[in-house]
Amino acid sequence: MLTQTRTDSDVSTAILSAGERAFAEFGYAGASMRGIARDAGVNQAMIAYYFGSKEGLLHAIMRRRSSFVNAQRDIRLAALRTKGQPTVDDLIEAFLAPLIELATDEEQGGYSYVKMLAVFTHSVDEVAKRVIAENFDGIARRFTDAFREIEPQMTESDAIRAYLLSLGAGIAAVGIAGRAGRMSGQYDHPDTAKLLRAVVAFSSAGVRALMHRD
Amino acid sequence: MLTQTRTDSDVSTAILSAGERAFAEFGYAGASMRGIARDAGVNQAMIAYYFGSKEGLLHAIMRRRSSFVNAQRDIRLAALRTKGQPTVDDLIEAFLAPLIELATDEEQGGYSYVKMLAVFTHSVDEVAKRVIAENFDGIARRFTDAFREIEPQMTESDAIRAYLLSLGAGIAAVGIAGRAGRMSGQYDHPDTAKLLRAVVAFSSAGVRALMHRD
DNA sequence: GTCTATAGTTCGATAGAC
DNA sequence: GTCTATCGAACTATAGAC
Repeated sequence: MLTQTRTDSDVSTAILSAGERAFAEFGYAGASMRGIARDAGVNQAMIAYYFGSKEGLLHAIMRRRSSFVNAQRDIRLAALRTKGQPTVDDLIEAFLAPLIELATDEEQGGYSYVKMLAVFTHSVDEVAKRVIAENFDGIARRFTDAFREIEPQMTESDAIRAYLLSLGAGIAAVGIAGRAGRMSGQYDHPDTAKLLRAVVAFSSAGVRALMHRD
Repeated sequence: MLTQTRTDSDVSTAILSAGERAFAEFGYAGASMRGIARDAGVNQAMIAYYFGSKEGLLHAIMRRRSSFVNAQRDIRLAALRTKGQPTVDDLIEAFLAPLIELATDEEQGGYSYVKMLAVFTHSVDEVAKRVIAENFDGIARRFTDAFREIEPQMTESDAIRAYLLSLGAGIAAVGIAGRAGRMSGQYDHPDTAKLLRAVVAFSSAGVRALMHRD
């Protein structure tokens, strides 16, 4: 059992973390196996040995994080349902909070993973789009269904639009620090948790506006 | 004068349009000069002859469209100011409507240009980020200033966040067709103008919620 | 202006020594 | 398990014929 225990100094874990950082900073196609290997302090052939290929590495990165994030979302969604009818704010917070918590956890590399998701979600790269769909279309569906349960007049298309617009604002928030800092030297960087609480308020109001229009 | 008149059949214009399509579909780094040349029906060396380099082509693409979009935004903003105090909805519509109109104009390639902007705005590519900043940070500043005029208690950082979250939702809307269609075969694709009217409602409500929080 | 051909890089993958 | 070395494929830029 001890040989199965992995710390951050293990080769494969170092590669996973370096891969997260590289994909977040350069995108899927833009990240290079050579650069990841250098960052992880190993040889490029080690990545092939542990993960087979660049895409194999990406799948391993996703396995390490997304099952945990999605499980937390489902737990929060189930908890809301036991307490009766959730509100729009409840649902959006249940969806975004696990991401907030992971993004705030900078030491463990969670921030890089969340940034990577933000980059991939709006990427044009086929591999990135496929990975996002494989890992998040299921949970997305469970939340769009929940929207429609509390607002039965919404069509499936309405719920998908509400979900994707909220997600778009959430992703903008994750990537916000960079552009905001470039736009103004005076920009006051809030911590991630505070910023994403603002997003929950922003998106909830937006979704309610879509529901009650016309 | 006649020799200056360009139609879509001109070589340089064909290259510009093919470049827009390629950058929108593959991103800046992912688009290839070979592919663009093939799509435009010319040789790869022609791109170098007319535009110097890949980055030169991108700058030419931006020159063709962004000055027009930003001029329309400034005209709308000035018109609002002559009529007294604009509302949040007014400002967001003034900013997004020129983009809506261009995106709706599929024949002239406006859709590809807007899609390209959406891709570049959340891109990690240094060239893409620089081009976005060069072309849009000025107009962004004029709109964040306008936010603060109607809501003086907002700090500059508040206004930047409101602007970037609204833009994030707007960009999500532009890219929405693809992911929504993949999420559900039942997705009912609204026309671009209708979709982006929904974004104005969504983002306006979101910004108002940020303004009146706590 | 238009074209072919290619120089010079960089990449992912992999063969094979140890 | 770890490493060096390299193959083959892509790319941008450009030289130079016509």
